[in-house]
Amino acid sequence: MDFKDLPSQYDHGAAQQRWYPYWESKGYFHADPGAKDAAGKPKKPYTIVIPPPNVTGALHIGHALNNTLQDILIRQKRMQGFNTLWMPGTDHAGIATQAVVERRLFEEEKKTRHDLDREGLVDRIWKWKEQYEARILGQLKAMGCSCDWERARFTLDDVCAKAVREWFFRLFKDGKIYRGKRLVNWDTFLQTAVSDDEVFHEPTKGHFWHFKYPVIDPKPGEPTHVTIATTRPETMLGDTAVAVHPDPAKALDRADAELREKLHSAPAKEKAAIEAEMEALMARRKNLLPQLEKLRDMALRGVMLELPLTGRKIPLLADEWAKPELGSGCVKITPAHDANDYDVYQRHPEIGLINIMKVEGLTNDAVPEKYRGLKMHTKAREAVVADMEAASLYNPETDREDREIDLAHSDRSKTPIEPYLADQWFVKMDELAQTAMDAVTSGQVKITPERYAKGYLDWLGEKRDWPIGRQLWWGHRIPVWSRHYDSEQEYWGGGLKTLDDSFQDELSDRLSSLEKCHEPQQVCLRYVHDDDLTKTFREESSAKCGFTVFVCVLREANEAPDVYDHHIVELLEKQGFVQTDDVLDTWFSSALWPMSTLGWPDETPELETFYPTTTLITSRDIITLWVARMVLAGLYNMGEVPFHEVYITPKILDGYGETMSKSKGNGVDPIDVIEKFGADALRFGLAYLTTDTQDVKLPVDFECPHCGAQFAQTKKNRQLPRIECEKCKKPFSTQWAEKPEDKALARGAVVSERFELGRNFCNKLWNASRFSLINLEGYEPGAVADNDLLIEDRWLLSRLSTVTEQVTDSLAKYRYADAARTIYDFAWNEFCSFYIEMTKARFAVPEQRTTAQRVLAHALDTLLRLLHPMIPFLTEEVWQLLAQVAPERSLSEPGGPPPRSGSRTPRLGQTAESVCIASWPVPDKARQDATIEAQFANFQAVLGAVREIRKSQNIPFKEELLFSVRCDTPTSMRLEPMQPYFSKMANATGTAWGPSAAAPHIAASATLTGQSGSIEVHVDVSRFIDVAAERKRLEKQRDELTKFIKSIDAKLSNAAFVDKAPADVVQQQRDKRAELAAQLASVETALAKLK
RNA sequence: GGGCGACUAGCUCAGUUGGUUAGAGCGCUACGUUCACACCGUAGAGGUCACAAGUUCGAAUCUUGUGUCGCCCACCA
Repeated sequence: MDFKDLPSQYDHGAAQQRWYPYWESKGYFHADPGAKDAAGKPKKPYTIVIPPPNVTGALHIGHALNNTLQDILIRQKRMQGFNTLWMPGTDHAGIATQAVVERRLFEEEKKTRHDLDREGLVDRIWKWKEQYEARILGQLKAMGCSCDWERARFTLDDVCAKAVREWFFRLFKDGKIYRGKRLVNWDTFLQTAVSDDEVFHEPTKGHFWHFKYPVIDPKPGEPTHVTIATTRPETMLGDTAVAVHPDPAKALDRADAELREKLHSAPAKEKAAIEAEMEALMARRKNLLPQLEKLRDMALRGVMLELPLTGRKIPLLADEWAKPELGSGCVKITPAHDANDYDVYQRHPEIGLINIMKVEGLTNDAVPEKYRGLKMHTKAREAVVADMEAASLYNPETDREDREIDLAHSDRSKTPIEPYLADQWFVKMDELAQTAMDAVTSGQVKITPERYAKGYLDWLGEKRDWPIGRQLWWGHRIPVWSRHYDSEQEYWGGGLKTLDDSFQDELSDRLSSLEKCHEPQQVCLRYVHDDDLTKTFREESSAKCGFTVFVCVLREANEAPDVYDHHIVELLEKQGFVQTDDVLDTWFSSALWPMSTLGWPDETPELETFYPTTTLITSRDIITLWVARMVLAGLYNMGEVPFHEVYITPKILDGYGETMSKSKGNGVDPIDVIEKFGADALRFGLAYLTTDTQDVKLPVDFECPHCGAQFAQTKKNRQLPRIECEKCKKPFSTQWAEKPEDKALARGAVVSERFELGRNFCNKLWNASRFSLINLEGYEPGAVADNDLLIEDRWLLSRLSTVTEQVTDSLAKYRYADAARTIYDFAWNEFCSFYIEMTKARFAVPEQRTTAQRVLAHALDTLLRLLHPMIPFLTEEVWQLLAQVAPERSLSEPGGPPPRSGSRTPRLGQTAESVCIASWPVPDKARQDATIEAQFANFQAVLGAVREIRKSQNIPFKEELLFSVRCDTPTSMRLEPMQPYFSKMANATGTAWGPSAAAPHIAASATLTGQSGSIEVHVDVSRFIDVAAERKRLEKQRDELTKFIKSIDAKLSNAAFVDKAPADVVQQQRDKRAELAAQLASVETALAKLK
């Protein structure tokens, strides 16, 4: 093709459409476990598993960042010859996805999940999943991600399900899984427990109510009432005690001591507040202490209180949870609805506990009839408060304070959380957590940036048991069937007398033999005495003395159905066993991701080759939830960590420094950016801002679909369904558009001008490539003799080698921004601004043309390979065009000896069919040459001086300038041959070079520092002289130089500096001073001449 | 309350073990369409590196304190 016809703007859309399908069709992304290198040896594996995006919704810019960084490494490693696997997939995200679908179901059809039943709802969610998974995969492909799509997994598919079963079974068998009653965060809308991580706190206006509870039969002089305070009055219906501190005096002492301690180390401005607090404490000691001690004594005596509205008697209890320094010093205890109270209850089980709430958040039958069936925090609350007032135990005038309450909300349904006592499945974390901690402290798993290791270790160090059950329908159902037996006899029909240690084995044997169910290793039984299971439920269960049998089933059907043609489950169900309704926490399946995707528990070649994976790239907010759990799951199941390195990506914030989120409306869809700027620009822009600092603000703009104007997204406009363009005033729709009239409007994209950097860079590269292609016409491959290389060639090759080294090194350290900046600066400021500019002159000289072409082709080739991981599409586009004109490009002879000793420049004939699989550049150390670089710097400096003088004298470019250069002979011998470049790049002609070069009569001059003495540049300005302007320029220079010299003199005259600083630093200063002095002298001379 | 991080040019950010007069992109000013590129080129203006004290011959860089902001964790009768 004629390269002159290439457009002068890079068409990113066309390149994307052209090359992604090509790569896929060639199978470049597919990893074969048995892949061999050219020498027939197995290739070294390099594996990344994608953090599986939730199928909740589309990907946002944070995902784009995360996946770009992964793809950069993957593409680089692929080029480096590794057997590279990027394992893709998606996460079913149990609660999040179900919540989204349920909410939509309710909004659109006014139905709840109970109107559909389990199967119906799950069916709906699968449909949702299909839709969003397709969208997500499309987004990843649009970004250019080179995942091995043939292996894509979903955390709820059969392969993952098998792994989940296996792990659960192993844990169960190992005694690491148990069920118990716990207070959970209850989402009354979704009717499930949610984990602490799925709860957010929101400041809400609320009240602090003070209630009086009557004391039963107080002795004379004793209080007749105790006062308690609460923010949740309705829970009083479930009170089973009121607590007072067992030693209030001591507790006050301690509080006082703590305050003193704090006062001591507190900053001045806080001292006053602390002192006030201490005073309040003193007052309290005086006014309240005697009373509290009396109450304490009463508690010890066993005094009972009357719980108003219920008629129940509840004990006054001595427990340390009651803080004498707070409130009235007494606290109501509602064990079934408050975590701290539950702890109190566990210390004093005799007080019992009363659950007063149904799963849907309404009061249940445990409360007096008049309060039943009321919504806890609204109707029930009103009723309780009203009746307390009626009973004169509460006075709204004096006993109610306004207060901001940090109210817990479910992140999924956005409704308030009710603490609720429920059966819950747990994994014991003590040992598991320890293994995951050891993996990081021993360095088996390295976290980058290092500071994130602290959070990981702190979190695991708490070794809190992991609640794994969710009362949902979307997820892996817990594979446990259970049945309760009231007595041993009931189960054994009187055949077995005792439950001893061998119970489990016998039970297992019995079940298998009785029911002809072999493969007992697929079934695990455990029994739990009522006593253990319901220790916390004494009131309800004290009469019982039976036990519950839990059966964990590894596989539901026998694997050889022709022999054992029946289901274990059927057998169990025949026996009256029922499967647990709960599904597993999503993280339970995500924890297995590096294994399950490779086929575990089967011993697949993939698992053999690619496990452990190499690097994990993820965001910091799931270091604990996901990373830690993958480590412990990997160690538990495989005996090996799942990955050796973890890189934590930066977090992208909006222009206000706020987290981006769908609900705020400040999110960015990567597709918008790709459409406007191109995938390459998106990727390069993201890599460019991935620094160690980790937080990055991305101001967000709307783009008007009508006129293309961009204007800032603000806190005000980001929530609107329609926006009026600031420029053309036409309205457009946003992600919030719901009404038909809004939706009908053209949608405005949300982008950020920060991707202009990447787009401009791509365009620059495109045009540099275009120039190269055009000028490579007639290219002939072949070796270049060192003698034919000009200074600029050697300079470029030296720089290219250094840059290759730096980029490789930066990527190895996850210093993406360094890599991006290095190559940006090189490509733009060195390759384009100098090398290409200089070759222009050489193409006009026939005897220089061939060498220039060969070096140019080689340099472009190397640059494309270095850039490919960051900007895959553009580099492929150019790579393919380059192959048309220069199919073989290198500086060495095919099969011949390397052109320089030690040189590792690839030989001719090795050009790959795609840059995807081209070899990653290796720095050619023999080309690195500091002398050449310094010489080249002289040229750049002289050029700069001429340009500066031209500008300061306002001489238009089209006016040719004459100049002379006075310098030593070696320098002049190097500079003089550069004459064509001065002409081309500055429209200036050197008239004299060397030690005796005379300055023109009327000249503007500059003195530069060369390697061997100074270089004086004198530009003939006789035709243009603007004396005033020149004086101004020189005076400015004189002032700067004087200032500089003064600052150096100050250092050198400081004896301490001369004595203590390293000799080379001192010498450097002396040399510098000498240079500056010479420059100053010549400026003074020039100034004197102008007078 | 505990932990982590940030504060550098109008904006967004680099600045790796302390050592030239602190850099880039965008924006701004002036000039320029010379045939790779106006998504461009050339030149320029613009910074008491949040503040204070300390260590050091020397501090954007190390220490301590202060201020502002952000994130994570815990807790809030």
